[in-house]
Amino acid sequence: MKDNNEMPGHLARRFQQIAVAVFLAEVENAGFDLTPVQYAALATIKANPGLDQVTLAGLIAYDRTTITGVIDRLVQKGLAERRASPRDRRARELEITDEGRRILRKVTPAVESAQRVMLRGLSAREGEELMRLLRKAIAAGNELSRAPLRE
Amino acid sequence: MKDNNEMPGHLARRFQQIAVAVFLAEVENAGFDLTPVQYAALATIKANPGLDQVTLAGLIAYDRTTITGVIDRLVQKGLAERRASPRDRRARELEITDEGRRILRKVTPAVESAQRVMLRGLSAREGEELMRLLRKAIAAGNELSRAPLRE
DNA sequence: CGATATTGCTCAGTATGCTGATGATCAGTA
DNA sequence: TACTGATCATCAGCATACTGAGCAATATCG
Repeated sequence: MKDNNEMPGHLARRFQQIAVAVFLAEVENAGFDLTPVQYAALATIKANPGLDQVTLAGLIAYDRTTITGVIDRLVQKGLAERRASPRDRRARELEITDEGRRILRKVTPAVESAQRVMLRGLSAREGEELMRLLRKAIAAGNELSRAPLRE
Repeated sequence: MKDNNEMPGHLARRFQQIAVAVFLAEVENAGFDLTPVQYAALATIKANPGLDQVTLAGLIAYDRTTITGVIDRLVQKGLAERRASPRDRRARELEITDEGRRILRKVTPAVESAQRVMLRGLSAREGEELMRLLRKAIAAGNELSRAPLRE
């Protein structure tokens, strides 16, 4: 068997593991309680008011069944609302609440700080290159997961 | 808010998401039912017979509480054994079974194939560079997660 | 128009991952 | 040796993630 350090799968998991830990630490340090998914969902709802859950899932590349629970928790925290769509009675329209907007605004600096911390071992140039390569690999593999990105 | 494509955290999650999907698809395609964690644990047990669970967790950078469940499932599948350590009665010594050895040998080509597929959008050179940058970022962030790598 | 396919959402079930706690045991020291 | 702190494993609880199935509603096509 190859060394773990030669396995992109292992490196991917490890980097993601650190990224999540850094995110949670920075956000908690700023006094908030919001997971990476919850942040991504909330920011996307704010940018696309009234969107339905499937569209939201596609925009951030999450599985639709995962989104159900994430929205549950955002609603429970009073950060988002879920209401029946008047146009399509199957769909739920999502809206951010005022409280959601407030939290989002206040937590964003911590989120951006987290993005820097997770790259702290790299020069600015290397960080850019890492992101470029990740974007390229992701674009090629987009359809390989059950939750591809949908623009 | 920044674009998701500028957020290393988002890119990390997405790449990992694809990597897991590719792993599971390749392994299932080869006729096996083994998750990434289970594979990593089994391979590490084989390479370090008699190791305890904390050491195993450290070698592959998994949380010790996660490993408990992973070993449960490996044992249930008959691929590994957990027995009390004669030297330290707190610890459990882990061993791979003959069946585990057989599965590991047969599934390894699929695992290696998966590593290639998840980099299929990149040239060989870019793949190497991506791994190098991931290793560097990971090394710098090793202590930031609850489950750091321990050699 | 009506049968059929598709879509939006949810649910049950399984497997990671994490936090924090507990019990049993071990190691180091006063 | 008795005490204290550390260590190994597990557990309860929570939050992703995914598979596959089901329900309700919409879209499509003959």
